[in-house]
Amino acid sequence: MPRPEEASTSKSVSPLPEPPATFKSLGLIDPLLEALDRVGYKKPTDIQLQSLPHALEGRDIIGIAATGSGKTAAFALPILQKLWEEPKGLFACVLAPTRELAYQISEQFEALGSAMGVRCAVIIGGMDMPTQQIALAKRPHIVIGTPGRLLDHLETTKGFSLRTLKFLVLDEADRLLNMEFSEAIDKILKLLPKERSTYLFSATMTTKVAKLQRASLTNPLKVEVSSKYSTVDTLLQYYVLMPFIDKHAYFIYLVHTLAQNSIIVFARTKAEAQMLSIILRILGFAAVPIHGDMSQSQRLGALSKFKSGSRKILVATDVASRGLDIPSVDIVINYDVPQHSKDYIHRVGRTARAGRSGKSITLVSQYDVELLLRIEEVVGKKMDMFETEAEDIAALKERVEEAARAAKSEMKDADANGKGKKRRRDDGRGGKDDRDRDDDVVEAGMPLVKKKSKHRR
DNA sequence: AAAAAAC
Repeated sequence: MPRPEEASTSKSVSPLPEPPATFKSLGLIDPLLEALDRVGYKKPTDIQLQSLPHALEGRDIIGIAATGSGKTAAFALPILQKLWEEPKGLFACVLAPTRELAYQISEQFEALGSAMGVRCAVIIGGMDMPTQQIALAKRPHIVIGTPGRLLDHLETTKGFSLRTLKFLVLDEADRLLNMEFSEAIDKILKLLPKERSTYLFSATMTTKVAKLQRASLTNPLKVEVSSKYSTVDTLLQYYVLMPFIDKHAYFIYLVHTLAQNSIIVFARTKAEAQMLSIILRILGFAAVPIHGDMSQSQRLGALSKFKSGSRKILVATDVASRGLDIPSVDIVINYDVPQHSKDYIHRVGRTARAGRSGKSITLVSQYDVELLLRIEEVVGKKMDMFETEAEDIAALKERVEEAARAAKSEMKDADANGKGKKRRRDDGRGGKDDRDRDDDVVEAGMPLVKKKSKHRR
């Protein structure tokens, strides 16, 4: 594979000021300009500005830009433009590492392609297989999906192939090119025409040529508008140093103090996300979990409750760390310090998107200090200490511990129950849509934590 | 490293 050529984008070679570019001056066609107007996109972001001209020329592109900087439109716009010029067959395939992200990308394509009648099919696991087969039979222009289920269709759904494909996009490409996905990705790639354009996009792209090679790019152009591991300037990043055994109390203190905000909490494991969500519910906070042990309908339900604001707190595993665009998110709390700096960057990138402000707060115990320092080094920014009130935390401790015990036994019960009964079918192959089964999503109930009379800060 | 991803 040829080495990616670098586009001139870093600050050291900043071009002289030119008249501000518009979507129109980039040569986009009217139906797209119309849609951009309707969606409210005023002017191109850096990544769109830098990659669009080359994409329209037909180059393969490796796009690297910070979280929330408009990467989806950067690849959707050239694809839609080319589709308009030469509409034939299944035109483009976009792969994403999570189901929710695939769904969100399709919404973007539909919004931007609304004036040209574009048809999209979302092909993800956990959803009804026959329904997807019908969607594919309707000859969509663009298929957006997760690798496993897409491959399943390629192998089993009659009449479905990607032989006419003109574009392949790997969104969150560094993730998709990791080992976990390699088998499915390799198989899919073998079924694609060699003659096509390929786009790889992420905020944290590995430059390992060996990895990129798998995507079989042709003379790709690397468009890098932010350094590989940067966070945006509108994001204020804090840490809280606390003893490990008081983690729950500090966590609840933070949530309580910030209760007016829309918050995403990230936990390391599925069980922990579930547990925190239950603790929050017991203490009266409107929280909802999202992780891979939930059914797809529960996951979608959780997301929509959080998006609509009916739940102010989303407790997630890294299933929600990449790509999801929820404009209302004010604060990201890392209940755990991510082991990998990349994960940190994606997690905190759920807030402060598209120029908006946002905060992140990372809980740091005596065991996590090294990890935090490494993240600061990679991100190139020192975090500030988030002020806490020891007195307030001490006052919470007993109630929080009691809630944690109750949550633990609740989870044990649920586990025993689950083992006794027949395991839920959630492969979408049963023929029945599971959208209405919403039973064990954690619901918030009780009133808020007892208000303390004096409340400094 | 765990989570995610097809089942």
